Amino acid sequence: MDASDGTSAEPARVQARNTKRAPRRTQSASMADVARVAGVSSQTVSRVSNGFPGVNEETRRQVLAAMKELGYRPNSAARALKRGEFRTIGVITFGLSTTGNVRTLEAIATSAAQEGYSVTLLPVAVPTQDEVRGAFSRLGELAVDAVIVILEVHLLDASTLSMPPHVQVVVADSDAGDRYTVVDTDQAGGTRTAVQHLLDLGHRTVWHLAGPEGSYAAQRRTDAWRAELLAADRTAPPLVRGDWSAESGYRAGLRIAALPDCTAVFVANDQMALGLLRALHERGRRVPEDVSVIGFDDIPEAGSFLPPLTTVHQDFAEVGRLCVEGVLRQMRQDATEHGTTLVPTRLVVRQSTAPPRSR
Amino acid sequence: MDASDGTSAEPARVQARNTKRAPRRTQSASMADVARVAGVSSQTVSRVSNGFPGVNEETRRQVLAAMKELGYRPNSAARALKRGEFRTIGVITFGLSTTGNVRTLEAIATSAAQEGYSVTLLPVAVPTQDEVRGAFSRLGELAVDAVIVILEVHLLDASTLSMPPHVQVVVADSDAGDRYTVVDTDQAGGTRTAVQHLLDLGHRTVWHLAGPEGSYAAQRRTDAWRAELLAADRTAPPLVRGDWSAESGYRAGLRIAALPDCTAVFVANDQMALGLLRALHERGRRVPEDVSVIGFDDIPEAGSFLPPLTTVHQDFAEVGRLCVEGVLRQMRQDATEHGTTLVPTRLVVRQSTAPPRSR
DNA sequence: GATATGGATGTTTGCGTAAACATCGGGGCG
DNA sequence: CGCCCCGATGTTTACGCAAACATCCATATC
Repeated sequence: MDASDGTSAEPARVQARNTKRAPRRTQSASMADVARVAGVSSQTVSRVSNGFPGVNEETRRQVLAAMKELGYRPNSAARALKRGEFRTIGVITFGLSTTGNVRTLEAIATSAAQEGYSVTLLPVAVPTQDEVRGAFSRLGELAVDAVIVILEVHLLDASTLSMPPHVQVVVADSDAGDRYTVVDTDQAGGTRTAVQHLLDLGHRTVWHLAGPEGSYAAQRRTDAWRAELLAADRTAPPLVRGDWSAESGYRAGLRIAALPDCTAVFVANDQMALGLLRALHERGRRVPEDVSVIGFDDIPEAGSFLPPLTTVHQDFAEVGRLCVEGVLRQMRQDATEHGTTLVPTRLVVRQSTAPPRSR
Repeated sequence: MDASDGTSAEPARVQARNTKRAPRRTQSASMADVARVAGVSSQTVSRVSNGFPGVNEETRRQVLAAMKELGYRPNSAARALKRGEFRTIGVITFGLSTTGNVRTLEAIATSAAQEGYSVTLLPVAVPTQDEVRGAFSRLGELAVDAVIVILEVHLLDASTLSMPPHVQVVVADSDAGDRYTVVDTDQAGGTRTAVQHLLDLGHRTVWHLAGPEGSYAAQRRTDAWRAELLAADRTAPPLVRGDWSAESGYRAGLRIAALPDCTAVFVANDQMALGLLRALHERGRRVPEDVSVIGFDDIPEAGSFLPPLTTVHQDFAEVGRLCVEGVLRQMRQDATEHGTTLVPTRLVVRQSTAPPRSR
């Protein structure tokens, strides 16, 4: 009604802007602003911004100059809305307390960045069904195109988990291979090499300090340990359990130290091995002379334990990389063929294992 | 111009939809879809979705039912576009290799979640100026309202870093207090209690195994160590440097073990202390009888070292929490009053420190 | 010289949401 | 009885971007 005075439509629009939006216009420049400064249409700005062809070199330069002058940054919300994708991967994980989770997460972030994706963290406070379900449902309104779940616990009951449609999932460290794409360390293989290493050294049998119940990784290492002993025709000693922490390893170690016929222990992770070493030391049982100890993970500190720990090296970086790769592949070819990818391990022999004392 | 045949505007619109968008319509339901099913306008759906008042209870129930039926999830991109905020905090960090960074990150994620914010990870591959600058510039087109920087290195040269306007910054572990809001552990205070503890035990002086050059935290611990010795009128022995890793602690430890008059070492972090313990053990120097060792961080494993490590406990959770709090406060009251908040430490005395042998 | 060709650029439109404004019926009050 | 007000709901519009389509002009071709 009052725009009639304008000679062209443009000034009127500017007018309207200034009238109302001035206070909020302090934000950042939009494509339209850049277009105005560069003297082109916003579409041309868009083309330059996305590196599309069909823009004259001279024009492109002008647009770039205008962008720089205004400090233009594409608005990712608008972009996401238009394109229908966020270029973001969500990672659901329970705590960042375990080395493995963190290292995997790190690799995921790095790989994702290389592919132009960013990573949004979805921490689950307590690993209960409800919490996990909560994380998944929050997910729905989150700006993510895909999700990677790093949850080793037995809580992925798919029946109760509602995944937002069209959000691809890859699971690290689980056994949901029939429903999701799973990437995991070759737990069984790693365990085999560990147990075999000890048997090869001449130990009659191998004890096992296991991880907590309810953990897939712990479960699988325990199963493989038992199977391997069985295959070698040895008797599996009773299971000793910890909760992954060094402290729990120490407590378990005090019990193990009291067993005179225990000469070799396969520990489900390096932290517990650290605690075990301490307990054995305190009780005067020498490692590796009296007892051989082998860990799992190969955390950076393992080489500095007393004595340096023989352990099974996990390639977390590769696991993370494969998770990202899997998720992206699924997104691109909407193919929902699940399956499990196993990442091989490597035995790192240091000084905590040796042949048993001949008696 | 051709919508005139419709009795009302609605059918025409539905028509248009079906014509074109059918293939892609597999996505998820929009507010309009919910509105149609519930027999209300999309605005009413919006009101329900945002928990606004002024909606009849009966209507609300119908809308909620429709939402459930269609599995409706608000589109966060559209929401962000409209509202002008993403409800997301970006975290720039160099690697997740150090315990401190990880624990801080975890606390940030948790605190942020409580405030309804999510956290996007921005890993910096190599801590070079260029890399950091790159991360910051990528940031511009990222969907974040604020940024928390966890970068202990001397790379925050503000002059070369262009922060997108209206993105608030909080820095953990730095000295940029004049330009940014900084939250950090009280490095100096922690160092003081550590050095004081050793002096109180009767040690003549305290050696220092420092972190890498270029690290703010290392720098400050070193400075405080020297200052504290000076204040107590002791001579500061030559500095020994590591790079935070256990391995570097071991190498430095071999040199320290060769110093007969060294009775007490303040190590800049627990990992290096682990390596030092190993070196001392190998060289037959007993801890704490011959040499007292004190660490910094109090990583979960510190209590399981041989011997259990006396160390300075850092409250990473609090640091993370304060970072989020600071960032949110800045966002809300656009106040740009900077300053540094120090989180106190706590000395945890275990078994790696003792009075020097009287000779 | 008329017509096709194609590169460079502009215009229109809609993504899903929510603010701003419009409408509509009924109850209170002069 | 008529007016106003208010609660409940609907309609319009713009957020910033980019796909689809439209336009324009210069050069090549017959």
